[in-house]
Amino acid sequence: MSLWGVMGAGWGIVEEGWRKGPWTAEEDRLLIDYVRLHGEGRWNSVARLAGLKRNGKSCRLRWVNYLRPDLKRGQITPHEETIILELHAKWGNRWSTIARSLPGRTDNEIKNYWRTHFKKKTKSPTNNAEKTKNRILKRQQFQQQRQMEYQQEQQLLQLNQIDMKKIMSLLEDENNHNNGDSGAFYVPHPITHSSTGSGYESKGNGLFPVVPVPLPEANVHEEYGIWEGLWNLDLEGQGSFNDGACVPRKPCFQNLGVPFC
DNA sequence: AATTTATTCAACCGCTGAAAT
DNA sequence: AATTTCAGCGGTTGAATAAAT
Repeated sequence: MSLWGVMGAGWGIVEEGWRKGPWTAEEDRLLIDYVRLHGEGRWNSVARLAGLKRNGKSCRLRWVNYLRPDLKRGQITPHEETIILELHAKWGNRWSTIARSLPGRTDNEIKNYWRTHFKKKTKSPTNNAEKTKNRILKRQQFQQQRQMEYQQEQQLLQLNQIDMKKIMSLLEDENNHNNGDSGAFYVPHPITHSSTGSGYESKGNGLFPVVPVPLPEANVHEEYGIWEGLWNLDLEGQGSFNDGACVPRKPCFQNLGVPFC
């Protein structure tokens, strides 16, 4: 049975003057026109002003979840999945709060995604949720390891700087002794890595390693380019994730008349 | 090829808190 | 201060679709 056939059999019925069920392209167009003219809000006026037989709640939901032009369509990316899991672990079922951290995603979408992908599967040890959690765990371990490496590097650098100071003071003494002689002594070359991409940055007299110290909240997004590759190593058989944009998993006939996406 | 089962997701419902009257 | 209206949230439902048998 087609969607349109269903509408006559319960969906799309008129109850107390309000239409219910799937939205038609024409209704979408009316709602879009309404928002274009009047802006978002005052949803209870929509029926009167836009000629829609939908209640305010239904109009708001349709706009927020499907018609807003800033919506991101297509599958949830592994990056978004990680964020969802992290934030759900932090905030629980506060979907709207979680959605605020995922631009273009709606609370409804996130809620549906979480329920279908993680809720039931939390019992099984070999599921996506578990895999994602493992990815997060690996990531944390990797960050800790990197932090330790950085600290060790810093310590070495400090030691080197102390040694260098000693050498320099010795050389200065020597120089003073020779009273500006031809300078036939050896002066060690400073590190000459270029600051771009070398991991070192020139600061004052020396070169200091530029190691991004993991800041839990701030750098999650920037570093994902690297992490995405790493964390997906165990996501076998999930295909490519090139569909962050407008690639619906299946055709949505209700939205055919919608000028977005 | 037909049937059953599982998954996905759009849309609804009830509830709550804030704002308006 | 009390009541009403509105907007937003989270939970749930049920139809469409995909996958398995």
